[in-house]
Amino acid sequence: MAINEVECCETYQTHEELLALVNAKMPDEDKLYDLAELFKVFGDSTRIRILYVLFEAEVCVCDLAEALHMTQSAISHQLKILKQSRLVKSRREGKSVFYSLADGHVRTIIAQGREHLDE
Amino acid sequence: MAINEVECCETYQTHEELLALVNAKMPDEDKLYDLAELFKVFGDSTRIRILYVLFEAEVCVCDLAEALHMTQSAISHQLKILKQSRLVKSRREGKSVFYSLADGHVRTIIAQGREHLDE
DNA sequence: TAAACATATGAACAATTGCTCATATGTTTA
DNA sequence: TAAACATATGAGCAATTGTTCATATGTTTA
Repeated sequence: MAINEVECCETYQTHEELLALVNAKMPDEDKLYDLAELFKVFGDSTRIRILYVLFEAEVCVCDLAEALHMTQSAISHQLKILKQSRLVKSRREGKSVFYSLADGHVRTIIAQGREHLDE
Repeated sequence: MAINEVECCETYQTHEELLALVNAKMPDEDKLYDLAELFKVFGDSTRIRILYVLFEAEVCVCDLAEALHMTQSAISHQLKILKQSRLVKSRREGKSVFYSLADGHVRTIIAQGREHLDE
């Protein structure tokens, strides 16, 4: 009881051990925040659908809007979020802007999510 | 122009191809919704912190609350969400309830998220 | 240069979310 | 059985979020 004055249930023999472990292994506040922000991006079915389209091809904004039956504005707002998280990248070609996946983690993360749901 | 009456930018030679591909590869509405719901669970830093504690040990609610400096109620509400998504499981032992990770996908998903952020 | 096209963006609004507070439920012990 | 302890839960509130609408920015073409 040197470090922690307060105790709760009867597991207190390992309390200090647990708290030390948590302090040692827990990432920084900033890192945890960024991690949560990243997963938040995956936490919307419109953005998931956009990513699924981009799994297949590099696509411009208006084609994405058409394929997903949504307005250009809605898609554009979501693409901005995906780009800020560096999940997609863009390339201008004349009047159009083409979007594609930025890296392979997107596929892995979504694949793991599906595996979890399928088990 | 048999199937789609509306066109947008000049990439329309592949429009029908794209739309067919999207229809073929895109998971069902329900699956997409569940996937987004799952990632929403990862999209909160309190829940991420809970998961990080559970990476190290099976822990009861009051110890989680203490380790994360949060109220028992807040932790309990979040544990309910984690359990509904089958990311954690629980076991009662007397007055206490001990929580632990439900499967390995949690670690993989979070690890991939961190990899993405670190690149 | 003006019009048309493709995309981006700010404001606004409804819907969702995480926490707090009060209290209910479940378990043990005096 | 009553009191104490550990956890769960419903209501309420502030904060966040996804879409729409209007409009701005950027590019091409007549």
